[in-house]
Amino acid sequence: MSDAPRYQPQALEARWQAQWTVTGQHRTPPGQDSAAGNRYYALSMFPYPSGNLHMGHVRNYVITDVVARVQRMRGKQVLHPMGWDAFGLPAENAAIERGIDPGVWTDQNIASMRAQLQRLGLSIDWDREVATCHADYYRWTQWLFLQFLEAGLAYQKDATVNWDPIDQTVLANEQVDSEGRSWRSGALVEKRKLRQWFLKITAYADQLLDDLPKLEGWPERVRTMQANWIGRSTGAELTFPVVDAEGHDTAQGITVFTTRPDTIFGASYVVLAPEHPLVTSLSTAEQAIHVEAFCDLVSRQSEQERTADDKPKRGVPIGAHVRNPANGELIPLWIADYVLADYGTGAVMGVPAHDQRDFVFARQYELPVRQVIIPEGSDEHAYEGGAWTEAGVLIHSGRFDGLSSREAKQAITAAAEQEGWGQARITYRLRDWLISRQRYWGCPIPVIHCESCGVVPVPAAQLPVELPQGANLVGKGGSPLAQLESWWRVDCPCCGQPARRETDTMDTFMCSSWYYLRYSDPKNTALPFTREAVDSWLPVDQYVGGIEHAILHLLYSRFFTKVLRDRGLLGFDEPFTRLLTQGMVQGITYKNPHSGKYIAPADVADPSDPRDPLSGEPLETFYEKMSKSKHNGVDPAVVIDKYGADTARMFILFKAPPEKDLEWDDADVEGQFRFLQRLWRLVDGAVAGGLVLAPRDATTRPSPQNPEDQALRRAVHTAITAISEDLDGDYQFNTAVSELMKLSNAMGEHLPGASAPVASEALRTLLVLLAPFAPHLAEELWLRAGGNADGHTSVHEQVWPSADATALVRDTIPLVIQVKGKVRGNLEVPADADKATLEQLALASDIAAKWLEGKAPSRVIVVPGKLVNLVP
RNA sequence: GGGGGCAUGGCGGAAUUGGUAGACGCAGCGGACUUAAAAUCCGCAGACGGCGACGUUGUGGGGGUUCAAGUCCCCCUGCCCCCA
Repeated sequence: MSDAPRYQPQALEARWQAQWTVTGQHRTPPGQDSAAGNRYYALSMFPYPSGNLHMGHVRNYVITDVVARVQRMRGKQVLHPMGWDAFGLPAENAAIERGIDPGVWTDQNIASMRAQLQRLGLSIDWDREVATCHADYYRWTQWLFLQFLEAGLAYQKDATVNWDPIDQTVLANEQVDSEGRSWRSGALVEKRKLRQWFLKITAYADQLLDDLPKLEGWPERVRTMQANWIGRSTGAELTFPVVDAEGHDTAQGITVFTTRPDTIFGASYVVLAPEHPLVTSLSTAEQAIHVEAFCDLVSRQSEQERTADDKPKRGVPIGAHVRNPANGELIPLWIADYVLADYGTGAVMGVPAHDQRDFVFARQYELPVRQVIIPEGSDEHAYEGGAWTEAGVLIHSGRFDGLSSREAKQAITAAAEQEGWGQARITYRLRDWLISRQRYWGCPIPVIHCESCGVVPVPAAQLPVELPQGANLVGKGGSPLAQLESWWRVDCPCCGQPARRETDTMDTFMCSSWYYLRYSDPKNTALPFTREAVDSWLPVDQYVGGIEHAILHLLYSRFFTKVLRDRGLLGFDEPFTRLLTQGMVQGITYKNPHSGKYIAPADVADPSDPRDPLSGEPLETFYEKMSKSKHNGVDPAVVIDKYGADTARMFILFKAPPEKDLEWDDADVEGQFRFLQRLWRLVDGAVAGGLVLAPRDATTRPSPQNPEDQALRRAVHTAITAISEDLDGDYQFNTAVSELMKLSNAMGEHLPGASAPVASEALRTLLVLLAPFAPHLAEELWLRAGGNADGHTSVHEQVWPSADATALVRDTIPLVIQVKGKVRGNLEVPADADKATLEQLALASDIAAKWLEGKAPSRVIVVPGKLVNLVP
């Protein structure tokens, strides 16, 4: 029984966390005296302060922490901050349900989550913490909004929104279920036109799309998702004149957007969105009642219901007709649910033969289907079942017959331009960003509405427009701010007349679209940040977060960056150079397939034969994202209490590559803890045996006679090479940890027989390589091994080692002998043997003799350093 | 329907980018230590055949290119994600 001190992470970790706070080693180096080129900005997506840290957070921040720590050891000046995405509905709901002030509730949650985070040993500079709900932050969100306003990029317009008639509030699209009911009140949501604030992100659509290929450090799929979201389509706007009852052109026309002007000769009807402004005036008296009923019906449908491929398309003719400008034909005008008012022009031409939705629609209402495109190289005029939506060759298209689709698009658009019935046009799927929210717990929009001056920005000196205390939060009756007359009644800053504050608050995505800029200069009271600070730290070198933000947050942030660049506030085009989207953390999940109920793992007696504790029925076992409702969550605090933060960190990094989903497994956590214990014993034993760390810049010369020295040095420098590679480019923390295990295994084997300088180099290297992953244990062992002897008191202030190539050199290597491509054995050969020698050695080997049966091979392939392949 | 991705032992995952498949770990089995257990240490371990040396087979399925394919190409199946 040894009386050596045991590895007890709990006390040890708390001690080092306190010590690091005292020494301030995670503080960002001051800006003035540093070269921008030597800086590194490692950033995690900041959390919503729900009050509970979950494993997804842990994974996110540990990944970023390793990146930050490695960069520091590589000599970079590192910014690694943290903050809180602190506005949002949960705080308001807590206020409604429990009468707690949202600000108090949020601050309590922040305090408790910060404490939980600090137990992970993250090298975060807490001096730069920001919270978007604090006035010293949202003051600058407001200031930036005014920049958008001044640039003409913020505007108000009437928009059709989801209105909950019971709660009297606007709902986001995702808060309305597929039946069109509010997630809160269950009421049928109405479409209402309300005056809302928008940011003109469509003005930057081209830049946001065209700059995507520059983001080489981003996952391809995120870039693809953004490109699809922006959805640029190139086509034409074509105008179909409206005709009167006698068939003569009137002054009015219907302008449609199409990506397929080559199919215009096949247009057999034109469809308007039910919300199209001309619907009412163009409807004939006979049809008016049907039109009105249909519009009413559609107003209750969600966009998804209206446009989904598998939903029936519905519509009614409005009685009027238009003339096809290409062939002069009179065709009917319809309205239909599958045409949306705010995409393109809110009107499309119906070409059933060449558009699947038009085809379905035409079949249903017996509208003519005329084929005008045939597949190239085919004279087949018939088609079966569906629309032919590919490019082809034109027929039934007058003077355009015989042209390819590509040629015809240009020719027809050109003809339209010349004859005045159309023009080339690009449209986007991306819409302008609706930022108004009729909610209390958000950043107030800093404008004042004055009857004589119109929309007046709140003067910068008067910012922030603070959220008032004492708002009546009941979740009903529209914006809480609108009910506080004492708050919104103000004098116009321009004319001094009585005026009204804007009572909407901003979408919280506004607050999170610029927080990464604020970290560069978080205490500035004169500006959101200085140009010097932001340009020296940004763009963010490595951004880490969940894939769920692949579109909105990242697109909005890119938009903000480009706008602020154009305002001269910063000097770069893209905010995030490299992006890592980490996978989910999944918990083991038990479900009773009959009752559909989820069973907590604690209630499953025998995991090898999981059964329902009540009924005894066998359970389904699988891994799913941790969530309360599935009882499959693992509380980080519990894991840290039991094993310590280092074990949790190592496990999370080792268990799966960072982008992949991670299956939480208690047995694997246990295994990781055992590894750290082994390290402890290894170092403890070595130190007890008199080993001390090599001095910082010692050069190690192994005694060539000692094979243990050579083996150990090879292991050490192999580990340096492998781990360094794993931390470059694509992050492969899982294999980096496995290399640490290999090094530890090799040290267990070779340390006893190695000479003191080599053993001591190995020990130093092990601890330095371990430091970013298990910072507390590495620091503790460093101290115990005498690492502070030369005045460098922390392992985290050590320089990342570089491999000594000479340590990797071998005298002989195992040469693989293949016969006809199959491995038949190994041959130990001199490492520097040339091709001819290798061939000779291979042919002379027993293996060759056995498999070639004395015959000479017809061909010999030699790959020096690797193998010889003998082909009979 | 369109776009993208994935498929490797009982499990999580490796594989220098075409060169010994299964590193590292978990679970498992055997042994040492122990009165016993835990912990620890040592060893075995894709599958099939063989006492064994060894042989055959093997990276979802089928074909192809190559001296050589988990890796490249074509087809199929299944799962996941995004957009409809």
